[in-house]
Amino acid sequence: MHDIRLIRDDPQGFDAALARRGLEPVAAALITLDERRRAAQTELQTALARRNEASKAIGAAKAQKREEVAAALMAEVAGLKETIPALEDAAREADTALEANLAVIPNLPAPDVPAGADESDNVQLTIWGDPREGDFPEHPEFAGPLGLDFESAAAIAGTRFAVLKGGIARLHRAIGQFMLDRNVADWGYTEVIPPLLVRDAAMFGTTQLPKFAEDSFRTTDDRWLIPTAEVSLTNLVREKILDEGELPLRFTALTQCFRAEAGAAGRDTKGLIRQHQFEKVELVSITTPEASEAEHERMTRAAESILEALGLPYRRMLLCAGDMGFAARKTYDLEVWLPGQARYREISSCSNCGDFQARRMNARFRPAGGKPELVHTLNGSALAVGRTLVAVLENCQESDGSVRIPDALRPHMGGLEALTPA
RNA sequence: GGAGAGGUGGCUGAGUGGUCGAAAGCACCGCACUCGAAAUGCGGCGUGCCGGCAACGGUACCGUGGGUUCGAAUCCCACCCUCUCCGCCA
Repeated sequence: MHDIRLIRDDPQGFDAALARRGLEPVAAALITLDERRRAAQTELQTALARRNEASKAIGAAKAQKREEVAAALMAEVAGLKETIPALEDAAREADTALEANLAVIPNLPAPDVPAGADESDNVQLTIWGDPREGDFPEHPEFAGPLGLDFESAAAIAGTRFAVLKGGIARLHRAIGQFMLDRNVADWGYTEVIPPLLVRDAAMFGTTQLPKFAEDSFRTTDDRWLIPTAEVSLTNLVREKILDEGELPLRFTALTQCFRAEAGAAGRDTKGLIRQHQFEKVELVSITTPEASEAEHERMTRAAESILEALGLPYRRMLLCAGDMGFAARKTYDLEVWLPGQARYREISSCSNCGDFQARRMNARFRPAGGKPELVHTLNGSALAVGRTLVAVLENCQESDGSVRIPDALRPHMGGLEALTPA
């Protein structure tokens, strides 16, 4: 959510920044709404003030037993009572209209975010590891005997679900545990087990609502299944005023994530890449405005360190303005090499949201001796567990059909060195 | 699911129809005292909007939305949320 005052101060700058996302100018329309809102509010307040003034005078007149004066004032207030409800309605409607319009405008890209319309304009910043070249199968083609079962899942739940059994289930679990442990031990994140079902307000806070309702699952009691732990973890600070000394807050969680994938028909229909239900280890940081850029780099390094520990080749992409998510002002994607697809695929996305989510959540901190200010929020995956499993399967498959378990995971696998087909 | 209690400023917590944007304490900020600190004293200390260069002034806001009333933090209704006890349950 944007601060209308900032838009008012610099409408051209606002529109110019939105244009980098490929959006039409909106500042003029918003300012018109805001002027309407303020005019309505002022008009209402003037009427209320007059009513209050008269009411006090009535009290005074009655105390002095001047009943005829009181009666005249009461008549005047009776007239005001007929106009005030309409003024209240107008003020509320103007307020709602401005809010509704602001709520669907995405965050502005940071100045160092490159121009561009889609992922083809993203910029590769770094690359790590040696991708294995050659003709390698994709994981659905060889992981069945290792315990990956899409047919059973389809019978039980439909498409975009998977059943993992035996060694591959254990490997999946090991990956999640490993990543969670690293985030806590090496990077100082606090482990959290958050709710997976959340309220509208939480979804609004992290911007899944109102614009992207169709991407998530709704429960029968009007909650939402979280599409990412970012929702639960970031909302941990909603409506709070933190002490500056508490910051940064760093949270990590291993959770199930649920996505409707409404607009993804036909994309990634094979394999584990795009599921309705998947596990992800999430990182969320809450910082002061001054600290968020450095925190963004640190968070991204935390995610990269996991890929490096697993020996998975990857590259860091700086997303262009047109490819960033709604709430982000700057995003790094980490893309892991998948030999089966012979290309890099997203496995982590680390975003600095600035105060965009904080304003929606009213999440603030108090600088030493100062007034409360909005915090900055950041979130990133470290990493998507299912996609990491895919990467391990495809990068570590041996010619005999077995999959070598990366050294870092072996302590979580009881020392097992490889998965072998049943 | 049943019964009850409650939602007031950063926190605790007074306040049951007008003089309440709201006592008091804590926290915080400034000043005084001090070599310095503590303690103490004095003052300040919420947010939106409008006006003003500013100082400041005005106005609204006491969970949310309705209602009663000339006038609502205070009375009534609905909703949301929290807590306690009982029941059920991993």
